[in-house]
Amino acid sequence: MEQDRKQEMVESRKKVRVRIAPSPTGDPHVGTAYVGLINYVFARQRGGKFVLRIEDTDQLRSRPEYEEAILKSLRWLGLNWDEGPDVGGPYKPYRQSERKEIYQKYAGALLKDDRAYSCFCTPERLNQMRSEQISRKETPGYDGLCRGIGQKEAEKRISSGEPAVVRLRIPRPGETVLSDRIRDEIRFDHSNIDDQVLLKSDGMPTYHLANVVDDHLMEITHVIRAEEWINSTPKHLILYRALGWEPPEFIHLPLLRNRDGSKISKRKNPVSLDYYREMGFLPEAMLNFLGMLGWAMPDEREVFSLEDMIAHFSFERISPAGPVFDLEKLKWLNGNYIRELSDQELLRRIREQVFPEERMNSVVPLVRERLEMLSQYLDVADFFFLGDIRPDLQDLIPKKKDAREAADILGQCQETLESLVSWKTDKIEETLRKLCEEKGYKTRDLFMTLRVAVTGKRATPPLCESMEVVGKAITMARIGRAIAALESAPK
RNA sequence: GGUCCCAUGGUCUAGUGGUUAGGACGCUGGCCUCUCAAGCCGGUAACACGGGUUCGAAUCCCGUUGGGACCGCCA
Repeated sequence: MEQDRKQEMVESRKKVRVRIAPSPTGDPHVGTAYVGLINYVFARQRGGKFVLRIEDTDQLRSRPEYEEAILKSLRWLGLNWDEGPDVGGPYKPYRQSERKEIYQKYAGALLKDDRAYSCFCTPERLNQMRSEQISRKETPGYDGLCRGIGQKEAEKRISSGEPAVVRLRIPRPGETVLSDRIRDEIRFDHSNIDDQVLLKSDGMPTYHLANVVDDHLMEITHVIRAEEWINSTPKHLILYRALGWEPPEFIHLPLLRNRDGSKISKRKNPVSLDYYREMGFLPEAMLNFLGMLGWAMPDEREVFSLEDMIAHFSFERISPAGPVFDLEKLKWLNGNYIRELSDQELLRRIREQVFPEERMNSVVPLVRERLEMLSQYLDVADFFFLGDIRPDLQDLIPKKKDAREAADILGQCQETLESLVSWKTDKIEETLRKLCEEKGYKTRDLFMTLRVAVTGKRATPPLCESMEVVGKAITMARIGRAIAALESAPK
């Protein structure tokens, strides 16, 4: 109590700065929205700043398309940031790939102080080491082979062109204590902490380095992130110490879960924010729902606005157990919000979310030659605007095949389409044709099964064009539902 | 396997040593009603287990069990 009061005093003196740091390596995720919401609410409550930083240090997987989609989704939800790659700010740039030199500078300083060391182990060696450790039932971790290489020798090897990474030298023996607002003290013995790679051989920092350097430089006061980071926090704390910096406060939020209790994932739940927008969930309902996961209003009100949340939020009321993301309750809440809308406003929302101008324009050329009367429009084009469709099970199964095979085909489609970065007709078609070739499916079988799964019909405008307009999120959800239907089909 | 986190109905939660353990979603019975939805009234169902501490534990401590996360030149 006394402690809390002191904490409050210190915090009120220092202006609060929090951040959300999504990685543009996939579709906009509900988890990002959840963490974003808590950060946003806390910042607004304290009159602080909410920063958006893009963590795109993974050159292999980061995509500008994803960054754009993430920004769009967060904006849709109304989680507006004060500083970010698009709006700028006093601590720019806010995209880590543009801050490469900064990290290199600090990695160099760490090296010089012997707080870090160069490591020349090849990925092959590391992989082999890891699998040996696992087969011996040991904890996988770096074996420290390069830990003893002197700075002189390391420099020589580097200048001769040998690829190297920089690893953090974890002081051993030792112990690091993390004070987490939601879970109290967590202690870590250094013997269990790995010598983490800080700088990759491509010169990019890993998350661990970039995150610590940026949070310090951007004067972040509270790192509010998901629970999955708890185990790497001691590394971050050690890094702060090694750099001579005061660490921010850490608050680890519970992880959103699937029905079975595992971390929320796209195989078991719709996780794309695009899905929720396109299915017609209202942003205020989404926020309200996310707000009641792990947190409750002091008076237990279930329906509350962002403003209500800002007025009453506190970390003390966050329960540390991971909540299941329950679509049923979201739907109920969404219905509540819909009923509160005026007719005019509801119409506006329907136009915006189910009949957006862009989509209407894309549908017309696809259906025009299939119309004899305008009144047939909805009959032909229904699936562009529906959320869930109910395909006939028999239609899903190609001639002379069974449910099992149809499910397999759709499973393959699901897997390969999921990884598509650019959801465009030609990319979709190319992917599907390649899949037919590789797996030996008849083009006809695959396209018909997929057509029925995605549109609910046997006769439609060209499939790939249609899929583009339906959108990735809804398409993927429909494929998933069709697979589930096939799998639970009576034999 | 190691480290760490967690534990109130199927789900989201209230509860901070003394309550008939409350609310919400879902499911369900009824009312209303041309139907459905909404709304209203009712029902179903929980403190994982075992030890302590205490006059008294859902609440505090320990253990067990169960669940989860992390263990990458991903974030």
